[in-house]
Amino acid sequence: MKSSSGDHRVRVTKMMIRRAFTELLQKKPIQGITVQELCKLAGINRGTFYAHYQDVYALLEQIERGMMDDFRQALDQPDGQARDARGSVVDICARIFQCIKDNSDICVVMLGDYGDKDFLGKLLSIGKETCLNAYSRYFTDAKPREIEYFYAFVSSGCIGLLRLWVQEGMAASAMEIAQMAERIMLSGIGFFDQKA
Amino acid sequence: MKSSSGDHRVRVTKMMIRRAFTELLQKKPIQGITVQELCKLAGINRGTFYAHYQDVYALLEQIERGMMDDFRQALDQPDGQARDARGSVVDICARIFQCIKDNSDICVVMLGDYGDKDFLGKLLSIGKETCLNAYSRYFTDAKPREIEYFYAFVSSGCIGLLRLWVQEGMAASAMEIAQMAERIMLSGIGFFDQKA
DNA sequence: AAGATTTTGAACACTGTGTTGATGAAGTTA
DNA sequence: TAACTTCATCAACACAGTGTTCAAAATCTT
Repeated sequence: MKSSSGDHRVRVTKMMIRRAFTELLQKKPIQGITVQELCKLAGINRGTFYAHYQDVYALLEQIERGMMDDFRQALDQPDGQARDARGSVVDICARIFQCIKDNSDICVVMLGDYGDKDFLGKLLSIGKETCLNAYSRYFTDAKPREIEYFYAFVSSGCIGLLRLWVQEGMAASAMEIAQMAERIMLSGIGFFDQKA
Repeated sequence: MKSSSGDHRVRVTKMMIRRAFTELLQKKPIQGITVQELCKLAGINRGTFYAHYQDVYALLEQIERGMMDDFRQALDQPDGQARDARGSVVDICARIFQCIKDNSDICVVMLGDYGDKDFLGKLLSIGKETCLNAYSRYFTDAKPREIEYFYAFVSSGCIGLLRLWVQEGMAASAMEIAQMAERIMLSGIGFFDQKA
């Protein structure tokens, strides 16, 4: 077998690094994290770190890439029924939000004070094509440029919603948040008129 | 007069630093910018830099703080007429967007590949109280929690819109973008139904 | 012109980087 | 089990950048 994934030692080492990294990332921004302290906290040799990563930024990138793969997998599941664009958009949102809750450990760090605030943006951009297709399928006479702007607004808006959600400890269920996002996306400020 | 603002030398020095800094920030992330190269490009002594800033991060923070003050000033102007919440929200948006266009040099860098993506978020949070007041004045029976979530969505959505706007070279006018934001905020996906 | 303030240039100790080579430990294959 | 391969460790190294200091030169203020 190849050396990449089969060796127990490598996996253990990477786990230690990852655990120490996320721990440090809760206390300080990545620019303040040195390879030295990371390795000391992880209990591994500094040279070992350099055998796997170029620097702490490459480490972060690799972690992010891993979660993105999970996302793609979640999105690739064929939507159950999705009768129209609205249904499929909400479907996609709920799936994404659930995925975030499943990976809450990383997401909390990323959305925290010292995380990569643009990380969720990268994630949601994965769903961009899927959503744009859904929109253009439904709004056949909308200009592509307007759809782009709408998606820019809405995807970014979801990130803001998610950030607040995480700040509140993810108390609400993923479905609740997805429905809140749905109502805002569908009705805008009319959101408030829907309450009885 | 105090030494802070009256001395020509200080202002020139800070201008050189700022110019060099934004120039570097177009090519690489802030973590990759050293005080050395910054000073070399600015044509000043390294010691002089440390006389004014602790490090490059403090420099960035100071630049951001300066623009935030401009923002506060722009927001403090009493709204012309603002008949209702909708009018005042749009009014606020247009004012903010104009401010961004006025400071486009910095904003382009901030929204670019290596800028502080959260910068605009900090800016818009300044308008938070103003907007929340406008909302709650209009939607007297809405729950505070829902208003918070709505604002989280909408403010973040505006950032996404602005980012796309900047990416396209700010070709459209600030008013155009503000109106686009308005329509999305008011009607959500119904945005597309408004076209004739 | 006199005095205060700022910039400069050089030096300094110091922290962290990224790499190397030898050694032992752990995994893999025959 | 034995032979082989891969990986982690440790110490050492040159190097880049940091943050500070000081005397001297330049510039501003009055």
